[in-house]
Amino acid sequence: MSQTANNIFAAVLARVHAAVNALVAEGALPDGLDLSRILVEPPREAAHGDMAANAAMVLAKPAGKKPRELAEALAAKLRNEALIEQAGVAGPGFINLTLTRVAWLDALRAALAAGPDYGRSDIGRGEAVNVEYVSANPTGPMHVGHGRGAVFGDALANLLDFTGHRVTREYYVNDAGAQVDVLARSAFLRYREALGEDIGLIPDGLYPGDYLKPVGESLAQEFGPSLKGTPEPEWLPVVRTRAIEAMLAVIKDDLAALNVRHGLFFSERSLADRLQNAVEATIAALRAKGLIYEGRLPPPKGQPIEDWEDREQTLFRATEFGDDVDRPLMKSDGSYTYFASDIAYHKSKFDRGFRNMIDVWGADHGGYVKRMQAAVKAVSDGTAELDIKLVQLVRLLRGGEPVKMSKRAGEFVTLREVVDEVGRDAVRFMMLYRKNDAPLDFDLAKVIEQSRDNPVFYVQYGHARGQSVFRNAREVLPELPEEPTARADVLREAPLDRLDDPAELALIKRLALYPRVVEAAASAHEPHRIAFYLYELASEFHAQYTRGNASPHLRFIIQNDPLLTKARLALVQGVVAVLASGLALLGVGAPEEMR
RNA sequence: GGUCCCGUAGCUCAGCCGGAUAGAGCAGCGGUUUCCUAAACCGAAGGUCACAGGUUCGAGUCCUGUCGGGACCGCCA
Repeated sequence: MSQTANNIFAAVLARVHAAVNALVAEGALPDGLDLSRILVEPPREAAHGDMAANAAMVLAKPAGKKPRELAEALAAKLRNEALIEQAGVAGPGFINLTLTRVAWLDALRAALAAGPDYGRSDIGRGEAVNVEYVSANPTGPMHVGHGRGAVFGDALANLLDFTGHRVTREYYVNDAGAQVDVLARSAFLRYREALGEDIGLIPDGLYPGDYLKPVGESLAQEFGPSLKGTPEPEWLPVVRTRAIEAMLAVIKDDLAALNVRHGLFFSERSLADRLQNAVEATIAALRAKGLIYEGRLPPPKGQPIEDWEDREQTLFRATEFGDDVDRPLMKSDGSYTYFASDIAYHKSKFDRGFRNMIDVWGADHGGYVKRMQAAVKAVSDGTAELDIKLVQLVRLLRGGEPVKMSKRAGEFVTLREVVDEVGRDAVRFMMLYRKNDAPLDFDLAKVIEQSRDNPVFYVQYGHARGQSVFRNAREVLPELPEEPTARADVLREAPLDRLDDPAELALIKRLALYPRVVEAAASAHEPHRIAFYLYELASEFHAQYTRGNASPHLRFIIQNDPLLTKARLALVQGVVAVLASGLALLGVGAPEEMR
């Protein structure tokens, strides 16, 4: 599918480029102008027409022309285009374009022809992108904050896939650090408990959650009392492996409940084990580039650190790449820092061919962004791009009141509890109905409310309502197929010129915006734009539906006029298809009916 | 002390790689409506885009600084 058949804005932009090239051919403009900054966008003011082009203002300086004169010359060319009804010059040199009614009706027809591919784009040009998200430590069930990152990453991956990228969805399993040893000790305690021992309170520093009890029980079943008498170095690796496995299973289950998928679970431990110690190799490679040295760091300012010892350590020259200080790679006990293995991990992404990487992190890791980006620049010699999306914290509310979570470790509301209570669709939509870097209030009472206040319901209801219209339309158009593609094919033949209500035309224009929104959301890595667009589309659709109450001649189904009905159903089909497409990008269901 | 994020209507938030007179929902105000699937619709009002400079044809958007809120701050993950 070519872009311009799919995207009327791209089609008009192509005409603007043609007009510029025509002026170049005539000698009125110099050759070699940069056209990339030319945009065709919907103007804020409807009075300015359907689209506005900034070409004259962008080209005026390099061409040595006055913007308004250039705009006039371009407008004259554009007036000859079949798509374009009017082309005027306004303000500092905008070219305001009004498209013909036929052009808009054709856009709807093209959308119906594209079916589920409407909005698909090839801006990614098949490029490989690695999206890493969730990457929660395998030490317990996921909490709500993890859920936001999970949904964000999953939707972003969907978007990139839809826009022509080759997407790998990845989860980095931190199964090598000290925290999984803590997990093992915690599980060992539960193991002793399962054998009948009274373990009392879980000591500070260990994971107290009940979710480890089943791990203890299965250890007791597998080993009986045989582990009890052995020293820690003997049982720990065994218990650790079992516990990590069990926690990963819990996490995968939580992710499945949210409909979040990954293509690859990448084990940190495998960097040391299977890849011939990739961490060492990575450090050696950086050392060869002169980016590693032994040196001292100044103590951090502000809060003094109790046990600060000024010592010489192995440092990465992060400052060479825009970080504030150089970063240590070895702990005082001689083992690698988390950062060191994270460099190796990102190098492995690079080695696997990724020049585009996206990491989705919680906002509490914000202090880590610069050094990671510095590391990616270093291992890739500046050829790879790492975008790090921070998702802000989620505040759980119920009816406006914060949900009480005990400070005592272990008592928190898990993601799973929230999903089970309000449903996967509500969780996903609400978490995407906010920019990733804005904090999110998640109200458990509100998201199950059936009202306009609740965008999840409102958008899903838009889809269900459209489906309901089709069910009711059988009386007037009994031959209309139920299967969406077949139905769209039939409706594409409808006499669309019967759509003459201004609101109907406005809806068509809204539908024509969809491919543009998809591209913008994908290239900005901002899935929330899809959610907002869907809300607006649903709102406009509901409004038109409701107008039919007071003005029966505006209803979609007109008993004695099958042709008009067919034309209006074509519009409904467009709305339903785009709602379904957008909801699918967000990973939210598009229901046939609301219950 | 430093780094990062945020500051837009009474509230919750959008604002599309800088674009024309800054938008939506809710609440409040005025009116309409009891319906093809209902949980409504129309209209008016509401703003020093935190503040001060700068960049340019043009700044809510980019840069610098200040103020306010949040997160983080050798080796933890």
